[in-house]
Amino acid sequence: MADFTGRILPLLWRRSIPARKAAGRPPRLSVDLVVATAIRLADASGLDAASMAGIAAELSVATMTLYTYVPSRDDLVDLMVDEVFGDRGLAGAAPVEFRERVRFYADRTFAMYRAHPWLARVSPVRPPIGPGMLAEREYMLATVAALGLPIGRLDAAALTLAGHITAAARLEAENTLISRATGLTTATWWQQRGELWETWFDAAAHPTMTTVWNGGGFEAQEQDPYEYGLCLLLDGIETEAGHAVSRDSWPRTAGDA
Amino acid sequence: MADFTGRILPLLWRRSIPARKAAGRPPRLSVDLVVATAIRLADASGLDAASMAGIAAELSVATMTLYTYVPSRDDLVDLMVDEVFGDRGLAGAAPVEFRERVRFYADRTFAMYRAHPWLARVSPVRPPIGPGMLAEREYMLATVAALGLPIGRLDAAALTLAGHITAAARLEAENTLISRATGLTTATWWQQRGELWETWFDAAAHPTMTTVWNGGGFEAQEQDPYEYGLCLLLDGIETEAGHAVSRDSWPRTAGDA
DNA sequence: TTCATTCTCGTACCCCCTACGGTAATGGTT
DNA sequence: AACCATTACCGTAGGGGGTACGAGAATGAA
Repeated sequence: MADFTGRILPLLWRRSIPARKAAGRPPRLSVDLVVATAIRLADASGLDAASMAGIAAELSVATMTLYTYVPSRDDLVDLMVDEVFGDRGLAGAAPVEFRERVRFYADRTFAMYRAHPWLARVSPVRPPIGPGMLAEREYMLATVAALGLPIGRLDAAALTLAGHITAAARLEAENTLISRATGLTTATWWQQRGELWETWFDAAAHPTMTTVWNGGGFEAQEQDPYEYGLCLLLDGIETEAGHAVSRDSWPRTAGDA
Repeated sequence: MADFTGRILPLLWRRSIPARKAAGRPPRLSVDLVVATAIRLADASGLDAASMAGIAAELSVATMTLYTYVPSRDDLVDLMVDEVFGDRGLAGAAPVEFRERVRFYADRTFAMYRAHPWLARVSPVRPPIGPGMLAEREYMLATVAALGLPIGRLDAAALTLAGHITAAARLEAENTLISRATGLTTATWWQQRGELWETWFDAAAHPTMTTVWNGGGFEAQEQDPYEYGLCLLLDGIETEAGHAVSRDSWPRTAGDA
């Protein structure tokens, strides 16, 4: 299993490799088992809990044993990410109509980030180029391609939509992570900073905030920024594609992002 | 200077505290000096380089000395963040017209993330409630308030715009960080994964990607998702406010996000 | 039986944050 | 001048982390 010299691709695509020759001492674990265990630990106790030592202990194995299956912790995280990306299930049965496909994507994505909030702690750039990540790209490209957009705009449109949805899901997940780590709800956290307004806040320097505050503008939020923004983006892309547009209401998907 | 029991607020607002009584041994450093040094290290070598040991060494002081000025590393990062937030200069002279104000905000924000890319590694939720962060909120609220939006929608509109711009700036900064850390450009990184297409990619499972690829859709990007999305959001918000809208082109601000 | 092959993992090194408690330096008071 | 409350300084130690190295154990094949 060893002898990976900075080569993560064969690990990401390991399920496409057909056979396996038996030679030498048989392994006690498998890449899949290590990755699954890491995901389970991260889901339960955060990405930090999925340390090499933690995973090894969970598997009743010495820490260094894991390096037989995985080149490094960073690569393991890549494997974890592509695994949950694939589990989102965008490759199977899916809606056909444009908005339904987008909604399906959003629902699955929010569900993924809720089940695996540690994803919000993994860098969104240069993601693992594995089957899970490619399935996502294929799905979103197919979604906007069905609208009849010119080929030069497909990628931008797909990235815009996926980016907006993902950003909202990540924000919600990050919120969950911090609430868990601190044991404080956002409301409690604000209460702890209550003295801000009495002691430190300078109303004269923040006239608009003061006005909004006094008018109750911070409490009665009429719109969710995520839904509002998504609506605008969908309308714009459909218009771009020359379809008739009706700005119907977008069903709720996000919790409190 | 000691005796902060989880009280970060007085540190964030330390410049609002007028006098300082002299008693006991005089300090060699100051909070401002510690924060400035940490920012300098993080700018030059990443957030990890701004470790307590690293900062102390830079100041020719023992590591534990820093804890006289700052309760913990996390609080120090909060201080760093609010410092650069304030340095953005949104509190001073600024444009008056709506779109110019938004552009001003975007320019300053991208400049901030380019000067301090480590910001992208700091959680965007529950930010430090200091003068720098409040100045930003005041600026964006004043910007959308001038449009005449109802008070219940001001916060959502401000958050939508700020969120879109910030997300793009963070993505660009994260890109910079990874390029620095790995010493690889994104192009080189893709080259390393060139074998993906020959060895692992299954064209039959990704028909749309294959079509777009063969049509050159991944190379000739006609639009920047950031600019495109921002345009749509601005149009929508202005429409909401009942203004006349002309979808004029939004000047380039982002680099390659 | 021997051997190449492969997996297992103890040790060691370097990095991080920070609790604790002792020590040094000051201004004010006696 | 001596003393003291106050504040700053920091050495030590303990608990995390990732992983390079190399010796030992288990297997199938020759």
